[in-house]
Amino acid sequence: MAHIAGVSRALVSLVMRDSPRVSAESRKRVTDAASKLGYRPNLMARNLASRKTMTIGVLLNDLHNPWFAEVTDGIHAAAERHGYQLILASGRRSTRLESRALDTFLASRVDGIIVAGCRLPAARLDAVAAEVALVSVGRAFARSGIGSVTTDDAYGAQLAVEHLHDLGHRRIAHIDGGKGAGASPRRSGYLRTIRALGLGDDALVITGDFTEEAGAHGAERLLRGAVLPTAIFTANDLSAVGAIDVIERGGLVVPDDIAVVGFDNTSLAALNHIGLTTIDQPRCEMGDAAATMLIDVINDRCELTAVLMSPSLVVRRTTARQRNSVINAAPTAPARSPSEANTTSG
Amino acid sequence: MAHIAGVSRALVSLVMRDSPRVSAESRKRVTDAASKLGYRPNLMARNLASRKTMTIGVLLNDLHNPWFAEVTDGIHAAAERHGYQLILASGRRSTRLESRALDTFLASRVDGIIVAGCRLPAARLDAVAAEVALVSVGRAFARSGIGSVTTDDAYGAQLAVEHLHDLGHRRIAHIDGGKGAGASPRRSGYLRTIRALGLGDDALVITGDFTEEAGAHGAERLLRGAVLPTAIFTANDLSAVGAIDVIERGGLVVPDDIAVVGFDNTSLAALNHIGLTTIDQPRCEMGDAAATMLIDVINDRCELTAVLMSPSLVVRRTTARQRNSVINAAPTAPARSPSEANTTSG
DNA sequence: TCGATCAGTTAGAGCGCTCCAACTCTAGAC
DNA sequence: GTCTAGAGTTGGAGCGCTCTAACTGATCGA
Repeated sequence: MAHIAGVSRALVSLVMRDSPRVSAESRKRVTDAASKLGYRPNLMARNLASRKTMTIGVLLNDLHNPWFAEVTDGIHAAAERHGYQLILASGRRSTRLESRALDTFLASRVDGIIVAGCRLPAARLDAVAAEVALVSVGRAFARSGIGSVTTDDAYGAQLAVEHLHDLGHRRIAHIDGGKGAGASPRRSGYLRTIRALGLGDDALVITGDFTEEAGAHGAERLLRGAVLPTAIFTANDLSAVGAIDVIERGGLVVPDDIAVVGFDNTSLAALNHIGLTTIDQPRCEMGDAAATMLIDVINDRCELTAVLMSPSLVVRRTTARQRNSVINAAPTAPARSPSEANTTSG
Repeated sequence: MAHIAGVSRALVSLVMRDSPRVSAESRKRVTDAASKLGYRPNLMARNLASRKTMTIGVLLNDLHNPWFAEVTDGIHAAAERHGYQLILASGRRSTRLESRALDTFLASRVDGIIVAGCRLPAARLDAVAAEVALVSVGRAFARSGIGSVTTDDAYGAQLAVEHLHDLGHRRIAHIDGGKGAGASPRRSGYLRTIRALGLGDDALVITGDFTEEAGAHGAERLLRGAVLPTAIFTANDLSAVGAIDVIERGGLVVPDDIAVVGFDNTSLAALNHIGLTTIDQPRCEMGDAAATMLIDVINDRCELTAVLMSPSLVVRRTTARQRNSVINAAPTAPARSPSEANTTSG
């Protein structure tokens, strides 16, 4: 290549990196030769020699949850602004795979790592963070050298519970996110608020795990209970959708018999057909903030911090004022009446 | 590292690659030293020296469409079986970004590439395929050295139209996928079937692009038309959901006023709340088949081929017998029983 | 006793790039 | 005419690994 262009290898390198200290003539000779030969610099060699990769590894916990796609959009945007590349990996909801993906990132010597919704134990992430800058989205870390961008999950839970309380609901159950990222503060936010409202006796937490299936199972358990809740607050939108499915299959009507509030405000919740009342997280902004922080840290422009974003309540059609009547088997109630589609709010 | 373990660098390399020709004693010395030092082989150096990366690049067109997550599951499974790693990239529905992602893959010297739902012109992909093994999922390529795994889109469209026709529908419109992968055969399958059924005069194709928004816009256009269709066949599930939203907001009822059939059978369609009648593609199997073929080709075990999978009709609740249908006297048309909404969720 | 064999190990030459110091010119200052 | 500065270019030493061929001792049969 250098030979074809009639210049030194160092000059080719300079041209390929858009160095300003190359004459227009040399640049043209090199680019001409490059396009003629289909020459493309070998990234591995470049990264090996330069000791940096300009790539950041992004570990997504579950590609099936739209939340991750939306966070990734924000990460993408920030990375692009700063000339960084992304390599994505999916943990497929398995800590084993998450751990392996991190090993791959480390072995690839990425400049930084963003983990989204990661379930790995803090100790494992600490170990990774000791080697390379690490920012977590959706899960906070107390001490430690891990940056984080989260929403105030506990406050979000509070908004959800208070909304239901305002609508007259008293028996409000929670299908939680188990060991999932952010599940714990949402659970404690729920419990704290329930107690603050004097409903402590009716507090009910069902274990879930942020999936549609878990939401469905949780709802099944609730429906089998002696006393039905009049409202369910689920750990995320996916669970809410699963719960609603089960509730409606059971012949009950959402929100008339049971109101449901989700969490995340993913595109799923916004589907008119679902019209899920939920707690909004600024997903795209969170991704952007995480990537921006990470890149700033990589370039020594700032320190890792814990960024907390504000959640907000988005009211749609799965919540309504609690009817004072006792709920009962009204078997043939249609799951969706056309008129209901018009009562959209939010 | 080699020094600490008291062996040569070559031996360390052997141990790190699990070579069988290392004595147990040497192996232990090396692994001990490695864990003490936190040594981790540098992938770039390894790949540079060995001239292969054991990674395959996966280009996803749109992380927001569950179809891609499901295909990726299959790819993941096959890659894992064969010891390959994945690097994912999202094209974010932009050919510019898709193209850039491919450049990154090439520069990274991945051993092979899988493109899913890729919209890039065939010429561009041919150029990439000239450098590295390339398999396309969801879009077929006539000639060319590009492997492909697709479903028979035209036949899938036929199934959809015939299903609607069987239910008595005659004015069946199609909101297509524009330039999206697989959009063209679905469109022609629709047209061919419509004509074969003698409904050519009522054929109506609205341009879309595989998104919820496009489905919504398409439905808006249809609703503004002089004559309403009694059924809509959309290019994919996402579009179907968008269309249904608009139809219901317009005060009409699905399926009573307008029936809707989607395409893909993503998890979205299986949501009870949506209960979308759609054409099933074996998404996970497609991903698996694509990755398996690619890996076999990389290792010279086979040639690139075009694999065609069979679509099938999944009837749920967005289709029903056309009300004003004079043609039939068939008694039962159970459109909305919960038991009918079966099939995979997930 | 002497090679032949073989398991285990090693030196050293790359892989394709970047980076640094050093070099060559040219132009301007004096 | 000499000196200097600066722009532009270059050789060569790495980066951290793999790979090949060659080496070192045992082991073994004749």
